[in-house]
Amino acid sequence: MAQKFWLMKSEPDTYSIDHLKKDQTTWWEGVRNYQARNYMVKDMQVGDGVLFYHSNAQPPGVAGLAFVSHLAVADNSQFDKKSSVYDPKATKEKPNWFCTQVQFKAKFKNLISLNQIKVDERLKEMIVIKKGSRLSIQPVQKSDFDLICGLDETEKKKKG
DNA sequence: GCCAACGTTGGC
DNA sequence: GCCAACGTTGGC
Repeated sequence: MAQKFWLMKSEPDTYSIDHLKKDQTTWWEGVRNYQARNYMVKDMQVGDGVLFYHSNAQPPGVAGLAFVSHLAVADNSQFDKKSSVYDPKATKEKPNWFCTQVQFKAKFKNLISLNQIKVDERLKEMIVIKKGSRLSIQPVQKSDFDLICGLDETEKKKKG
């Protein structure tokens, strides 16, 4: 199956690209949105590219790169009564929520800010800039993924 | 902290 | 099945 590309949001106060760099891999637990869940369960494949996005950040934007390192499994946080994302309706036999594993690839030298994406005419199709878009896991076109990777390279060159 | 946009819940 | 009420997301 062809490699796909994703944007995955995380609040850096909770889990930033630096956390992922330290951990190297993490289970993407806590997603409680059906559309986002379905992308993980049905569409994500090992090796898919991930733009690691910092939401609720100053500024918000793409902080680095990761890739899918394991297919979706049951999200254990749904069974944890002490968790803020506990789901009383879920059972071990019939889990409601799933998560893929994500592995660190790179931290951008300079964060590609949401505003930078907004003003770039070439990136106008990206879901993340659509008004009211709250989807925490979104598909990304390969061309957009490559372009954003390239923007980081450009920054590196400018600095010499 | 504000609030617009969105998703979910539940009464009817 | 409709839709008002509510809770959450996330930029600003």
